[in-house]
Formats: sequence, structure tokens, C-alpha cells
Amino acid sequence: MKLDIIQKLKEHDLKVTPQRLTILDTLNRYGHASIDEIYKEVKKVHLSISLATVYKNITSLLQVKLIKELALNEAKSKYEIIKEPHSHLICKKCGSIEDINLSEQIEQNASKLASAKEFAAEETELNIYGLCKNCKQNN
Amino acid sequence: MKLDIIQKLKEHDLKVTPQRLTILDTLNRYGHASIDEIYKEVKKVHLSISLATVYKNITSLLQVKLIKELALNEAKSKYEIIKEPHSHLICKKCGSIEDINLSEQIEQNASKLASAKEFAAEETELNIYGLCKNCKQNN
DNA sequence: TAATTATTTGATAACTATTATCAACATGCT
DNA sequence: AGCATGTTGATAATAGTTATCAAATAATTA
Ligand SMILES: [Mn+2]
Ligand SMILES: [Mn+2]
Ligand SMILES: [Zn+2]
Ligand SMILES: [Zn+2]
Repeated sequence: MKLDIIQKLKEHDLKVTPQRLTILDTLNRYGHASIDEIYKEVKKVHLSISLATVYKNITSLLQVKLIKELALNEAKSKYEIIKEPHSHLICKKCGSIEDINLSEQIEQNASKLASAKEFAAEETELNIYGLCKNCKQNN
Repeated sequence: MKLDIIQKLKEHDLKVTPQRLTILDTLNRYGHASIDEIYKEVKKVHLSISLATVYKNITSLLQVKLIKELALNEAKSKYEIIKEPHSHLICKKCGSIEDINLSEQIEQNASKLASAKEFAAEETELNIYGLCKNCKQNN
């Protein structure tokens, strides 16, 4: 398991438990996953894990900013491990989410718009909804 | 009440009820409002309105695309009447939401990024989280 | 305007999602 | 190994959303 993750957990007095690591591993493999997806996946490894444990971990990991929430229109939130800022292509049909690199231009442009309103921008979120390559074809 | 709204309701066999109009009026006045905010506000006019009625109306209005959902990170969704595409400045402290015009540049740039992945973009959503003018000062 | 039909409303039950509680247990430290 | 503290799993408690249905209302027609 990644050193920097364990590092960050310890920094915030979060213990390195097998359940927690499996949740993080699931997020790594899925890229983006909902509570239910995480729960089902982690159960394959920890047969008796409680759904409450998943919720509690997600909350802790959000607090220490190891993961972030992805609130979606007309669907349940997904979660992802925080890495470089990026944007999302979200398929309205199959729900798949693909990362794309947020161009510098867009980010600069956005913070310019924000500061014009005397708003202190901290985070820019760009989501593009539509149909993914696959769903576009099999329609 | 706006003609085009009534028009659109009738087009979709949605009856023009006082409750429905008050919900739309609340959204107009608030700009962006959550279910609870709408419920509390509409109750001032229709003392006995049921929360279920608010939910049912929001669902109907979403379906006919008179309103849209605004899914937020770590907060309940807000709803707004659909008008020209625009972006949002979302204050992490007080929760206020301000509309800003999404620049043409950003939109073009976004759909370029999308089509490079063979993704059929339909809607671009840009949210900027941070501190609003007010909260930035009184900190 | 009265009758007819379809939709909506309000009350509330049912269901789903999330959080709180707590004793047993595991982790990290000395 | 022993201690302190955080975590887990079970489950109760809350909160949020959807389903049900009879009564009421809106729209249409005669
Ligand atoms: Mn991502
Ligand atoms: Mn808006
Ligand atoms: Zn798809
Ligand atoms: Zn603010």
C-alpha cells in the first residue's frame, strides 16, 4: 500500500486498519465508486464488514482530504481518491465517469470570473454530462 | 405568472395548480432552493401543503425540464428554474450560490476535450467552490 | 354552467439512506 | 507485554424519499 497514504492516515490519527485499506484500494481500482459499490466490493474481502463502517470511513477520509465527494445530478454521490485536479465526463446512460485533464486555460478563466465577483475560489469543478463512446454507438 | 411556464406545463399535461405555481415562484425568488427551503416557503401561502406534494412537483418539473437539480458536495441538492447555461460560485461557509456567465471560451474548450474522447457532450457544469465576498471579509 | 375525466393534493405508511450508540476488538506506542 | 485510543460490527435511532389512496381540483366537453 502506498506510503503517502499511510503517512497521511497517521498524521491525522487514523489507524491503518485492513478495512480502511480495502476501501482505499477499492477506490483506487474503481476510480469512482458509490457507498454501495464500495460496500459490496469490500465485503468480498471482509465478509462481515458493516455498512456503518463504510460510512464512517468515508466520512473520516473526506475530513482528512484523502478522498473527495462527487455529487451527481439524479444519482448517488461517488467518491474518489484525491489526485491532481481534473474534470469529468459523466455518461447519462450508463453512469460511467471518465477523468479528463482540466486545461490550465479553463482553470485560469474560471478563477478570473470568480475574482471579478470578489469570490475567493478554492476549487473548480467541471462536469460534462452526455453520452460516452460506448453508449453513443449502442443506441 | 409567466406565460411560457404555463405553456410548458400544459404541453406536458401538468395542471396549473396554486401549489405548483407557488413552488415555481419560490424558485424564481430564491434563485436556488432546497426541498426544505421550498417547503417552508410554500407553507406560508398554502398552510396545509404536504411535503410529499413538494417532492412530487419537483420530480414532475425536473421531468419536463422546467427546473434542474444542482447536486452539491456535502450539502443537499438545490433546484433552479432553467434559463441560459451558466456557472455557479458556491460559498463553502454560508452556502450561498451566485450565478455567473459561463464564458464561451470555457464551453468550447470543454466540448473540445469531450469530443477528443469521443464523448457526446450535452451539458457542461462548472462549479466554483470557495468563499463569497461576505464570508471572505467576516472571517 | 353542469357533467365528465384526468391529474393533483394531503395524510400517512412504507421504504431507503445515514448517523448514533456501545461493547468487543485491533492498532500504535512504550 | 501493557496501555491508550481509535475502530469495528450490530443494531437502534433519525432523516430523507417514495408509494398509496381517497378526496379535491383543474381542464375539457356538452
Ligand atoms: Mn475523477
Ligand atoms: Mn444558477
Ligand atoms: Zn455510457
Ligand atoms: Zn458565504
